[in-house]
Amino acid sequence: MMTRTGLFPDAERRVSDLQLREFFGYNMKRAFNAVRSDLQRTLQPFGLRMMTYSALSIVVENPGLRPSQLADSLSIERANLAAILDDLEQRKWIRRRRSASDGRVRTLEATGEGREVYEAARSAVRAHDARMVAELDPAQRHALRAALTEIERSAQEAAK
Amino acid sequence: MMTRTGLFPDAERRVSDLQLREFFGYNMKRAFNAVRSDLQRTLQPFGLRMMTYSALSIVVENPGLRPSQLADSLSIERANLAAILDDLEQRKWIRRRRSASDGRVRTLEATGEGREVYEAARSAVRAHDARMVAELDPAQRHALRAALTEIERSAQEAAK
DNA sequence: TATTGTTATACTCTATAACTATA
DNA sequence: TATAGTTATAGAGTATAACAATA
Repeated sequence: MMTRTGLFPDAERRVSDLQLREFFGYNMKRAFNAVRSDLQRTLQPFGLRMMTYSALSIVVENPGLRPSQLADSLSIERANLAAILDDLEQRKWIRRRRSASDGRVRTLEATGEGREVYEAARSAVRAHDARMVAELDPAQRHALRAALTEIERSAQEAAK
Repeated sequence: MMTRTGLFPDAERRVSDLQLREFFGYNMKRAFNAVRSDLQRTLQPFGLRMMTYSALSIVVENPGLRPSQLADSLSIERANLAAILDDLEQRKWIRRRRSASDGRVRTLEATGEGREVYEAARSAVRAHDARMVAELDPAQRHALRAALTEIERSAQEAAK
């Protein structure tokens, strides 16, 4: 039996999250979680995750770059990149080679199949992206992009 | 020795992430990660994390609500809320009580100490938030908030 | 049977320290 | 000794299935 008197302390009620909604971080977290979930569904059929897709994108666009450069570009730790590259290499979408001039260095390049998978996934990600911003007009999209870039800069500045 | 000829395939170079930067999801991820990192540093002295802070906020604001309502409000799974409530209860910042009218139901309320910790943390989070949006004018902040809300709605719509 | 809260488990992303092989 | 890449480990958030108690 469902009690719906509205008089008892644990009856159904509207839950207020006004204080949380004041904060941009909380609104960003909610929006990002929803977007991330849709992106995961989008990439899963390709065998890609958010970070393997991101890494593959930059390797395709910058053949010959080094893991340390890739980690910098993605703003992740070198240590966390290793597993991402393992994943991509096991699927034969990228290759790691030793540098001839410095034995410590590796160079990264996408395989033909890697480029094909990336292009297919990229189309799907474009469609995903269009879904996410479907309700925003061009000016709003531009303003959003600028605001996100500015916030990232402010947050990184605060970290120093 | 550092080779800096710029002529070898693995020499230093500018890394292009133009294709990734096209996508809002990637820009959101980068901005959110930077914000999350600052928020973690902000909350750590209080013994709070992003999700325990969020849960505590809503319990303080809605005394007597039930875990299922709280999970709905936070857009997380009931299963994941249990550990969050365990954390808050062990620190004696909230209490879980059994409902008199329905033995399955629990009701949640903050303790006096819980409200004090929340108010102190809330001030720190306000300062964190101000740092994050420091470079945005009021119109940009308003537009950002509206865009994030709209994106969350679009993403949840796409999940159906 | 259905619902509430919970346990258990796995996956993704992140952060840090320490190791290896080269330089 | 310093650097590039890696391994190991832990923390935080999320998703799913299954369970006990209660309705």
